[in-house]
Amino acid sequence: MCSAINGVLPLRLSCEGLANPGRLHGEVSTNVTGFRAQRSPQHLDMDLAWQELMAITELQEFEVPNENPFEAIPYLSMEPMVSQGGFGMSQPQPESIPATCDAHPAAVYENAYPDMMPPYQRLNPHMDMHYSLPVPGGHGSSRMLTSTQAFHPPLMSLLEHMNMTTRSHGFAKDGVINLHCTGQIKQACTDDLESDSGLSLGSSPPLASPENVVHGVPSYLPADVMMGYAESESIGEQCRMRQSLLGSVDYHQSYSSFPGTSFPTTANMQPVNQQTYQPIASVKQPVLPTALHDLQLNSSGLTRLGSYQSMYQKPKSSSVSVPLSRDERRALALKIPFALDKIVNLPVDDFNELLTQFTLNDAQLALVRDIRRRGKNKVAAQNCRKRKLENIVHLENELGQLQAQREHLTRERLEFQQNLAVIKCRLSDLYTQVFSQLRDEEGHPFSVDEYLLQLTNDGNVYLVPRNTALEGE
DNA sequence: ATAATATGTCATAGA
DNA sequence: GATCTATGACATATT
Repeated sequence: MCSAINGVLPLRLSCEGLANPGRLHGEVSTNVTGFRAQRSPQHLDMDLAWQELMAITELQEFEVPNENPFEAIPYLSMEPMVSQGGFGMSQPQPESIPATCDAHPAAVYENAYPDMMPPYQRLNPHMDMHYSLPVPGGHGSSRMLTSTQAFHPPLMSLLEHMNMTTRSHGFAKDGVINLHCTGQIKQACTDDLESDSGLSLGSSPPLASPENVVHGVPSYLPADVMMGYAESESIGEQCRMRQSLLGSVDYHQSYSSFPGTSFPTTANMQPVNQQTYQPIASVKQPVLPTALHDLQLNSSGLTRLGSYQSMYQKPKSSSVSVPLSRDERRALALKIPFALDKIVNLPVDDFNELLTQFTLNDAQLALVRDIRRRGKNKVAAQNCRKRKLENIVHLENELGQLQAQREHLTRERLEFQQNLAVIKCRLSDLYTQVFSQLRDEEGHPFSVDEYLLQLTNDGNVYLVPRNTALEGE
């Protein structure tokens, strides 16, 4: 490399242009030491050309490399381009420098693009606005994400609307179906259909399994209880009924076989706080579900269905009857003395307090806890699915933005490559002019193919014979 | 009849 | 340890 210095031509290029970033077209005062001092029209052209050349060198980020004054390290960033384009100034190139601009710029400089981005920003200040766009992994990306989060409120309302729509639709459909079944037949059909193959209930005690209530009659429960919702009564009558049931030998013996279980009495079945827990006897006769209504009409002596059902009745805006859910029917069957929404929604302390208000048997207690668990999990599942949808929508939105950004960057890259190709063509022309002038005015048979530009520590550029430079490498 | 979708439920993990 | 919440997986209902 040092031998290259010895063989350096008397062409010394002062890189003043480097101190004037962005001044590509004109006012850069550039000296070409070793050239003529006079300014012929040709020289003026040459000056202009050199100004452009200096801008090119600035574009390529000529920097003082290290203590080795002629190392080509500053050019390394151009290496991909050099290797393909043949515009090398520091690396030995077997190809000759093209004198014309016939090469397709985009294809030639494709690989050089990433390294060229920062100089391009300075070269064309107008491009700053383009490249200030959020870059993946950069700060701009987070800013973009933040902007997309503004999407959420309308999405939430949309999803709420979707949930309400589908829900009400499903209930209406059930109501229509119920019209075709009557009484216990319908209920038996429904419960058979709901025989809960999906219910492992392995975590629940056997007593808790409501299917035991409907399908298999546990020995500890009275027969009338097992008839379930078919004979729901008010609390008072229920207790009176149960007082009478206490005389039932079968029930009492079987029920007393469960230690710690006390059958509800009139006293302990009454809610302590009737305002809080809504005295059931005071509830008006509700609009019964069709099956229950048929049952009420068809079952002689079983005409008081309203009280329990009223607790489990879903609020509805129209006269369309809403069928009871499975848990509601189970609760009705086991005469759970409070509303399901309380079971599900009360805080745990209030829920436990509510349980203390009543003396529930094991089956009732297990059912109540299952209802609470399932109810909470149902809400959790709904929330989970809603969040999933929101995430999907959010990601789709983000994807759209990223695709738009990518298209924008692609356009910018193409534009940059075109500009760069023009500049490199001008540089090539400039080389040709320089060597042509050297031949004409100094009689030196220089050929553009025979020399390389090399940069010194002080920012000067030297033309070094290619073979000498090769020796120095 | 069948696929797609919605919903409920269970099991499980983590807070 | 009990409770709650989130979530995957599965079953069933609905479209």
